[in-house]
Amino acid sequence: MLLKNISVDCVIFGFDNNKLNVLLWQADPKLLTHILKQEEDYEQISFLYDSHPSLLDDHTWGLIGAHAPAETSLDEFAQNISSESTGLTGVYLKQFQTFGRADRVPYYRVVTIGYYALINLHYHNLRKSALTKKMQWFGIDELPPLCFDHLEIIHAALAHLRETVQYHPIGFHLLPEEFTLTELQTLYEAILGKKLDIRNFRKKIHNMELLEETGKKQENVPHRAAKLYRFDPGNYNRLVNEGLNFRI
Amino acid sequence: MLLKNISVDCVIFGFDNNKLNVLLWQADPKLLTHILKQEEDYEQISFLYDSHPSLLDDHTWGLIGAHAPAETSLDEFAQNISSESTGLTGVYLKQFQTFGRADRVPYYRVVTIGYYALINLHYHNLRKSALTKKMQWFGIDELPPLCFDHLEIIHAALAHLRETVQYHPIGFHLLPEEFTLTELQTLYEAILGKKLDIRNFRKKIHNMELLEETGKKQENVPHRAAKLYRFDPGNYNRLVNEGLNFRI
DNA sequence: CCAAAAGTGTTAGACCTACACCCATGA
DNA sequence: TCATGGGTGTAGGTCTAACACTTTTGG
Repeated sequence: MLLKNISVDCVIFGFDNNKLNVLLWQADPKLLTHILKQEEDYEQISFLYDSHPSLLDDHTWGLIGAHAPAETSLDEFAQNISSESTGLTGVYLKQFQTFGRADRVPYYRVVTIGYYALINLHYHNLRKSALTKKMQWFGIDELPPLCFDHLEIIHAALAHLRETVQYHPIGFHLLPEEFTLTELQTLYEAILGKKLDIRNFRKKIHNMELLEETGKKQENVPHRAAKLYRFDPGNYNRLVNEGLNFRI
Repeated sequence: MLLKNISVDCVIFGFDNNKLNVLLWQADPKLLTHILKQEEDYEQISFLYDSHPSLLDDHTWGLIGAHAPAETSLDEFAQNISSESTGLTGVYLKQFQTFGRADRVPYYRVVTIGYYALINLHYHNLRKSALTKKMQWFGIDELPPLCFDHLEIIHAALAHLRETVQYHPIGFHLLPEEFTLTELQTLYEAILGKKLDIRNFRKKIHNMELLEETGKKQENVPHRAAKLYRFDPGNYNRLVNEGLNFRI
């Protein structure tokens, strides 16, 4: 059974083309209603779509989310949503804020619990789930028209990420397992929205002793090949726990 | 109308006796559990419970909270709850986490949105609160038995406060309008759970230019009277907005 | 004059910021 | 050999941490 007044929305962040991107979808209501077993659930979903023609429109996008089932914890359900939509399991997921304005969804009271996911785009090809009409990455500065208050939710997720990333080493979840220092720096620049000094950045990262060299280098680049690094999991976990001495 | 599956709980923090305290009211888990077995009556009975906290026994306490009404935003409702229970309006309130384990309340699915309030104990007398008969402050290290997952919620609120207070100047909401530097330091020591160096603390606070002298001093103290300070609202707001350069 | 808390400064080391040039690679 | 991005060090200023004594007040 679905909880009528509660939904979960996931702001799925990925880093690519030196930009921070968000995964959005357009749900297919026909497909959606097929999988709903209970009459009650069916009615709710079709009511939602009937009363919001913009949900059917090709130009309006939304966050990946759904009404929460009564039997599942919110954290688990957020994992389910993000793994179904990206094909990835065990992604970094953070509950960041709950949105509860009375009129945030017209005609019906829906409180939505917002999570953001940080995923590494190189790990998979996006597979549309059965429910999905379209799914696409958008740069955070190039968002399409969004339904409901989803723009506000994305901005809140970004603000939360931007702050958290300065004290906790979570940005790394957006990178592939092996990466260059320049990629790491570009990632931070994209999240924080400002340029960082290359020498100071590298000094800082090295002092943290968070990374280890893989011994490998980039290949097939038309310039000097950069060293590839990975995290030292021991120190990474130490920093995650100690937290606050991570400052970019 | 109340939303059956959604509640709001407020962790109301106050600072007194050099300790951080939490305001709790009483709940009777036996009574509540018994009632919850009849799902149909749940809404009615819980409404009764919400409006008559005198249905209480002496041993188990709970956070101040209630099922959310369908017509009110969560933020507004959290304000209502905290102002009704403390008599204070316009208190600092922060939504910090939503608790959504499927079994957090027995026999029924209730997702609760957690807020914490920071209030100044000197501003009011708790007994004035109309809805509440049994209500009491407890030191955060001397909590009584709590219903449901309320202990977990309090610990999460504390952890959030402890972290936030290091980067944002919000701790001040716990102090009266005029206060001494020693009170400010003791507050930070209570929140962070560690001793701070008096000279370094004072230097830091002075450098922030966050405070202004009132020109007054303590009276009737059996030792040298300390100067009383208040916030410089201009700089306070600047720091709230700029945020992150506030570090204790 | 005693008890109790208020108030104050310095130093050494760590960290931050600003800044410019050579290096390695593939085309 | 050129274009492109990779990679490195230093100096000045600021911030931090550690540390002990004098001042004010009421009783």
